[in-house]
Amino acid sequence: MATKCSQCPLRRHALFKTMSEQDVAAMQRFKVGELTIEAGTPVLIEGSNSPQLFTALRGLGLRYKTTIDGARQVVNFVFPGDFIGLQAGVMGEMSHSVEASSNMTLCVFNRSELWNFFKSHPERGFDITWLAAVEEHFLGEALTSVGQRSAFEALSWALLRTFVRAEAIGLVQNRSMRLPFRQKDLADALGLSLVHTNKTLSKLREKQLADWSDGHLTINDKARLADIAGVELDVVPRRPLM
Amino acid sequence: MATKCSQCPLRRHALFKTMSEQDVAAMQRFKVGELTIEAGTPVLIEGSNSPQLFTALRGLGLRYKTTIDGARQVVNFVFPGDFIGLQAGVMGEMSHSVEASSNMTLCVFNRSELWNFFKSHPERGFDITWLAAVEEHFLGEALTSVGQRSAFEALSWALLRTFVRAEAIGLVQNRSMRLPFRQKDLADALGLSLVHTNKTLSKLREKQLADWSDGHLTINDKARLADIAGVELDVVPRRPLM
DNA sequence: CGGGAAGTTGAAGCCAGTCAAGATTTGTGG
DNA sequence: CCACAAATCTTGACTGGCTTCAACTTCCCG
Repeated sequence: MATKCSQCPLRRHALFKTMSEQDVAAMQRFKVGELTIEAGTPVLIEGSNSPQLFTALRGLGLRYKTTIDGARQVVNFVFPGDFIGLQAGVMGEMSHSVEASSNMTLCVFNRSELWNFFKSHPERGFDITWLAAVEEHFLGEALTSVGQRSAFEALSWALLRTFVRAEAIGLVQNRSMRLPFRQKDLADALGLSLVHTNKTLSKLREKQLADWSDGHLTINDKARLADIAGVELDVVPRRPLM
Repeated sequence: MATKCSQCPLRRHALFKTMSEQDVAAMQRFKVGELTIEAGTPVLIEGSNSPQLFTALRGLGLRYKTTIDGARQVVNFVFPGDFIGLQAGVMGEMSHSVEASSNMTLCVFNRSELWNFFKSHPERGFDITWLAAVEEHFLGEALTSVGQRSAFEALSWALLRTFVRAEAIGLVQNRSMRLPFRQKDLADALGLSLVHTNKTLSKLREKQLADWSDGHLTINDKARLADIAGVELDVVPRRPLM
C-alpha cells in the first residue's frame, strides 16, 4: 500500500521546506505509485528516456556515469528526498545512471505529466529548478574535491558531506549511520584507486577522524574533519521536496 | 544602446530552440538592461546574493570556486547564451564566482522579478530548469574527465568540448577560434598543474591533434580527438535561450 | 563447505606535482 | 618610443602521491 503524500515521513524533517495543503494534494495527484526495489537494482540508465520520474522515499542509491573504456564515475549518492530523472524529464535523456545500493522505496511520477504539472503549479516548478540548482551546487563541490584536494582531504570531505546529509534526515543515531556502499563506490566517486582509498580510510580510522567499517560510518568530531576537508561546517539549508 | 530581444543575434543560431513572438516580448519585458565589461572583471561572487541575473550575449568568461587554502577550481567556461546567476535566483546564494575572460556584454535581469516571471510564463520557467539540467549534465562530464581520465585524455576532452560548443554559436572560422583563457585556467579546470598542462598541450600540438597558442585554438580532426577523449562526437542538442 | 565478492596489505613503478630558471609577451610611465 | 616591471608561457630536473600488481583474508550465501 502506497504512502499518502499527506503522511509522507520525509516532510516531517526540518530539512525540507514546509508545503501548503494544496501543494501536498497536487503532489498526491502527480504521484502514480510506489516502487520497492532491492539493493543492486538499476533505476535509470544513462541515455535512456524513461517514462517515469522518481523521488527517493527510503534507502540509498548511486548516480554514476560510465566511460567507453569501462571506467565508472560515481556522480553522487542518492538520499531520501532526492529527485531522480530530472534530466530525462526536461532534456529527454538521462546523463547518468541510477541504481539502488540498499533496498529502496521510490515515489513514481509520470514524465508525460511533468509539463502539465509545471504549468498548473509554477511554484512547484520553481522548486524543481531549485533542486536542479542544489545538484549543480553539489557537483561543483565534488569537482573541487576531485580536482584540488589530496586523497586524504577528499575522503574527509566525502565522508563528512555524506554524514551531514544523513543527519539532516535523521539517519544518524549515536554519531553513527548505515552506509551501504562499497569502498569501490567511494573510490569511483573521488577518482581514486580502490587500494589507495582503502589505505586512506584506515588512516582516517587510525587518526580517529572517521570510521567506516561493517557498513557503518561513525564520526565523532565533525569540526576536525571539516578542517581537514577545508570546508565550513554550516547548517544544511532547507530545500524543497517533490 | 541595448540590443532588442527581437534583434538578438544569438537567437539566429540553430543551437537555440526557436521562441514564439510572445516569449520574445516577455523576455524583452524581463530584461532591464545591458552590461558591458572588460576582460578580468568579476560578474558574481561565490556566496553573494546578487540582485541581478544575466545572460551572456558576447564574450567568454569563467565560473570558478575557491577553496580555503587558496586553490581554485574552474567549474565551467561561460559562452554566449549561458545563463548566469541561477543559483542566486533560486537558492539565494551563488555557489561559484563568475568573471569575464574577454570583454563581455551581458543582458541584465532583476532577480526579484524571477519568481513573477516563472509564474506568468511557466514554459519559460521550464526552460530555466532545462538550462539547469544542461549544466548538471556538463558538470557530470567534467567530473568524469577529472576523475577518470589521464591528463592527455582530459585535455583532449576539454579542448574538443570547448571547440564544439563554440562551433554551435558560430565562433569557429576556418577550424580555428579565439580562446581568451590562460593555461592556468584550463589547468584549474582539470585539476592539473600549470606545468603539466603546458607540457601536455605541446604534446597535443606535436601530434597535430589540437593547437592552442596565441589565444587561438585550432582543431583539424575532431574525430581523432574524440577518440582519445573517449566521447562520441554527436550533434549538440538544441537548448533554450533566456 | 566451496566459491565469489569485498576488504586488506605490501612492493614496485609511473604519472603528474613541485621547484627553478629562462624566454616571451603585455602593460605602463617617463 | 623606449625601459622596466609584471604576467604568462616554456623547459628541464627531481620528487612523491597515487596506481598497479599480486597475494592473502574475511565474509556471505547457496
